[in-house]
Amino acid sequence: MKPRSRRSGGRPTIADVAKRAGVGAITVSRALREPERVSEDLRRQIARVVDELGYVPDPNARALASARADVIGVLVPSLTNNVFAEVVRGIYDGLDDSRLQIQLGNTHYSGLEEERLLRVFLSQRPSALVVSGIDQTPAARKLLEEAGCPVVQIMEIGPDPVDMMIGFSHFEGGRTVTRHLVDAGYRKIGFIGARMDPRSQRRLSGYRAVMERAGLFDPRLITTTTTPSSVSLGRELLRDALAKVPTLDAVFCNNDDLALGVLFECHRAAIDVPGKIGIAGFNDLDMTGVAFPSLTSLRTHRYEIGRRAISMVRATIAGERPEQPVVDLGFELKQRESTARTA
Amino acid sequence: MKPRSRRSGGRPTIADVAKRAGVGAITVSRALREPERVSEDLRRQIARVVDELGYVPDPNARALASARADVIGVLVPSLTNNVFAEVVRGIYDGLDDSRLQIQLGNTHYSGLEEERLLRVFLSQRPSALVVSGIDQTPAARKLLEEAGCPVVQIMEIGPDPVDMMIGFSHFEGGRTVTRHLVDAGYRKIGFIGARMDPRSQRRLSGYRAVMERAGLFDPRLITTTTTPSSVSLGRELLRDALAKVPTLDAVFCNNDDLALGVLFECHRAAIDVPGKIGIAGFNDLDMTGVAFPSLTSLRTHRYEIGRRAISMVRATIAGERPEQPVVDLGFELKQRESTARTA
DNA sequence: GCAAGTGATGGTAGCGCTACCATTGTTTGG
DNA sequence: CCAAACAATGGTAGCGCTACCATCACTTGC
Repeated sequence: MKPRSRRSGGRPTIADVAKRAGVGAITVSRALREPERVSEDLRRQIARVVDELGYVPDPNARALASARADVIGVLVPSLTNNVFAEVVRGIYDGLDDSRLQIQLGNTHYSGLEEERLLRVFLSQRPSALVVSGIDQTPAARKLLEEAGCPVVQIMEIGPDPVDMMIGFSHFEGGRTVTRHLVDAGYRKIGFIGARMDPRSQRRLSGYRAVMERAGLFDPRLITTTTTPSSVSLGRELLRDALAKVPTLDAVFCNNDDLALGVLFECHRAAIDVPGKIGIAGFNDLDMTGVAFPSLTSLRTHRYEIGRRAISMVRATIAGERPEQPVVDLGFELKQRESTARTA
Repeated sequence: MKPRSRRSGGRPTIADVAKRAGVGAITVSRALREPERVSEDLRRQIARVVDELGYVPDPNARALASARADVIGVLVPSLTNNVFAEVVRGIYDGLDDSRLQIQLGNTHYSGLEEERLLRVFLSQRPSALVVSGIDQTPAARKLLEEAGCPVVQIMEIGPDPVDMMIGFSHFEGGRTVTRHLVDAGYRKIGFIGARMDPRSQRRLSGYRAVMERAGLFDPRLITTTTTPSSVSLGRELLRDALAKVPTLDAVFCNNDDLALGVLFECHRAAIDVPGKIGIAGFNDLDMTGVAFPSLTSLRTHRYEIGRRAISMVRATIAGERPEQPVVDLGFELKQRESTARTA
């Protein structure tokens, strides 16, 4: 760790490059940002000097001068949740070699924390903002509307986008899984949910809509908690559910971690799956297909959501307003052994 | 999305606050950064005006003027790997309400990508750098040594820290798990590994050291691939391993995802666990304790690593050089049903 | 043949903040 | 009582870059 003088520690500046290349500083700046506006000759010349000197532009100076940082603020509710981890991976992959940077914030499923982080991010004048879900606080929504940059709401779609949106309907997802269970012949279909953030709530609504329509609804079939989701919690919730309704014959798990916990508990208690109890998960993580018996789940396109959110942002920044500001990526039901009743 | 003029879009600046509070700009700056150097009176006065105006300092201007951004660059090899997701969570939690920001980079297990990201990060003059592992390329190592800021290498410890280090010995981890399997009475103990990054390699070395010492080593017991790890891969690798050595009686899985895949494959092939085959994992994710049979694993303190890495950085920035520049957080063997042979 | 346009380049003036030094009043030690 | 130290505050001069406007050579169209 060696000290650094105020004067940039000897790092070359744009002026150094300009002098050495025998051009004005502004031409160097342009050659780097809008090469097509600089003649072939100078461009090559400048590129050579940049290489020789190892010049790297200072992003802070750039941001200060242009009142715009090459940063995309991204807010997700969790980093350990595998689903969001994949969204974030898609986001990073979507950058390619653009000079954009990601500023990641973890809201911990709190609207107020989202609001706070939004203010922090906005102080940097980001090039774009990506937020999760559609349930921002009114203040957060106002901040987004006045952000002065493209905004993408991800993971979910709804009627009233701030700007752009990409995701799918959790209500429809919940309906699809539940309908599958009903069609498979299950009747006492429980719902098991952890965290119960707004998206989980809408899956539950989908479940309820189908169950009521089929005349199968019973509030005692629903077992939820606001505790964060985990595999071990799945086990506990199944126990609770069975204690309430011993005749339970299927469970729709709010996510695959819970489903895995339920599956293990069934093994442990020697409950036959899918004969005695059917199990369906949500998201379709890698393990669902490998589990024994393999787990039915609803595949969601989370990596794609991240990736395309960044595409939309980049298109907007480049001035091409995307034709579709709201993109529904849908989902795909993966029927597997855990709901294949041999009845 | 409304346009923004060059002049800050009307956002209040430090000069606005200074004028309104009837003090010099520099005093406002100090009141915000080193409150103890400003008198009680003025401090309160300034705080009031800051509130009234909704003043938020511009981090870019601050970084430019002070040649130091309040940013910690963090480089991890993967974001979807649950282990690193927890490290990252620990890192974010370690920030508390310091004004530091995290700049996250994903190296995808590539030394060259790490080098590239390091250069990008350094162009911002970060307050600190956190990198994963101890196997930087020579060029990356040089960049770290000349970074002019605190550097923490995480997840692993080794003999030659760039600056600070926090983690544990993967070699010892590998030894501990293998010794446990030998002690439990297993003899044909296979090693199953995916990705095989340097840390996995050292776990394998630990395995090999114990096996050779016990006179049990056989290269055919080792089944690895450079493919990224996943649950489904665990299943495939177990099949491969059994094809090579049908008498295999235990497997040490490089991580818990693989162990879960192995467990499911055993279920599917009706192989008794732990009677016919013992299974041990690595990292001790939440599901290991819930699995049926529950999985033996080696608990690693990854959240703690992230959290304490940031503590060390903050202490260093505050001028208190931590007494211990290299911290070994160790690990903890969790013996469970999957290796409890009833011989 | 000339006004108007176009393309390439450069000079100037900041962006909003803090490092550095200067200034003022107040305390301290001998 | 006075030099020296200190504590609190402020002025000035940038940090490295780009927006804005100007300049200059060349077209181009009529």
